[in-house]
Amino acid sequence: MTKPPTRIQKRNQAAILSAGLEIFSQYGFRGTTLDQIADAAGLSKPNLLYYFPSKEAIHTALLERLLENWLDPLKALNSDGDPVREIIAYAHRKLALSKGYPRESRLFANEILQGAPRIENILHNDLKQLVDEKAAVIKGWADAGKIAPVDPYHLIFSIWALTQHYADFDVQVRAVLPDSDPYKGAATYLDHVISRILQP
Amino acid sequence: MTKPPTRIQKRNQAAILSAGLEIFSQYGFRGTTLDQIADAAGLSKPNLLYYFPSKEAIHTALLERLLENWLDPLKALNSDGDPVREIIAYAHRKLALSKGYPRESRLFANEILQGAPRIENILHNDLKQLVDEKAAVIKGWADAGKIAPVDPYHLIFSIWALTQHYADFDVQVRAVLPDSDPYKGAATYLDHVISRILQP
DNA sequence: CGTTCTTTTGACCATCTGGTCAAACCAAGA
DNA sequence: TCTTGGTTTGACCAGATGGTCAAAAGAACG
Repeated sequence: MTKPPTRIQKRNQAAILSAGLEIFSQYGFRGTTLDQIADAAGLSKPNLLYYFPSKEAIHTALLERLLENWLDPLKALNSDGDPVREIIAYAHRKLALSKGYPRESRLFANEILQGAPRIENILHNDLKQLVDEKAAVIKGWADAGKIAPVDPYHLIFSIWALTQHYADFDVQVRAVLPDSDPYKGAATYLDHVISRILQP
Repeated sequence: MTKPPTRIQKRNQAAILSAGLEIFSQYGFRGTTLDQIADAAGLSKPNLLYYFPSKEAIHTALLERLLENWLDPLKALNSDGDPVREIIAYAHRKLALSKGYPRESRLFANEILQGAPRIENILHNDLKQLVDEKAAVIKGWADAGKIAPVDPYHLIFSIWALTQHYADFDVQVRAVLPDSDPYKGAATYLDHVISRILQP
């Protein structure tokens, strides 16, 4: 019998999650303080704790929301489609995620860097199962000669690395790149890389 | 007139830096406590502060030590060498760095994720200058038709991403990979990827 | 307007954290 | 052995931090 959230609850919970994402993704869990989040959300600290019972709860909520969509791009890889097209499309979905949700990407990166204490089981279960499944599909394509005979696991890692790099190492990319929008050149380059990798 | 460090100073400073690297690389600057470092180094907290004046000082020392070698692999890229060989060799040097110094890689990743507050100027000066120089070399090779016409900046980013991923996302890689040593397959795959990217 | 339920806040607390300091301890050379 | 200078520590401190609570202030609705 949970009551539907009020207008104010919706607004404030959204503000807290948005603020939490901003801060957690930059400073990590331990590096973030409730005061920082409260400030960014425009609330007092006790008011913030009226909506979420603890710092941990905010972080958990953010991770859960992130993981809901994090695996979608890979899930959508279709074993019946054209191999090269499918994998390129996957890489582009991942790049779009980095571009559209860089803070989520950094939140995830922070979690992994710290040893993934809160999502280790998800990595070992959901993620591993999904990757195993799709790796098998890719291996099938390779065995059939439809793509180059590459290790499917490392292929997937390389797509993760190539795309998430632009979100996670944003500061470095922008420090080095003369161009103002890294993602423009990134998409073109990604096309080149993946199609070259896969050419039988 | 600085005195040479005593035997005990050498031992303890090394222990502190090693412990600091271990903890900082996992929890980031703010997520790390002096007690954690002191514990890991086998010293009391005041004793630790006898050797380094502050938490900041330990972190700075580690970053400086790291940066001393961080750019070497790229510096060694020789404009007179064989283009494809040179770039592949560079990628392998980077991969070796990830394998041999994963904690340093994660320390760097943490710093970048947090917006690089302590090394922003180095990124904008030393790093940018070096990358600009080597990107020009690579562009020359591309223009001469010796390698495929790729954007040299994104090529360099992709080498960083592909190699550092194995150190920074180690937990995730090991959660997914059936194999026990990710670096074995990684080297082979890296060879494949870079040579395919560069084929004119 | 009055009642009820939600929302907000100021004051407060225990614990953690970076850092200090004087005093004790110890290594090593004269 | 004594002295000197480097080393270690227990006790301590101020400020930060996660979290609590009772009471005040606002919505919502008849």
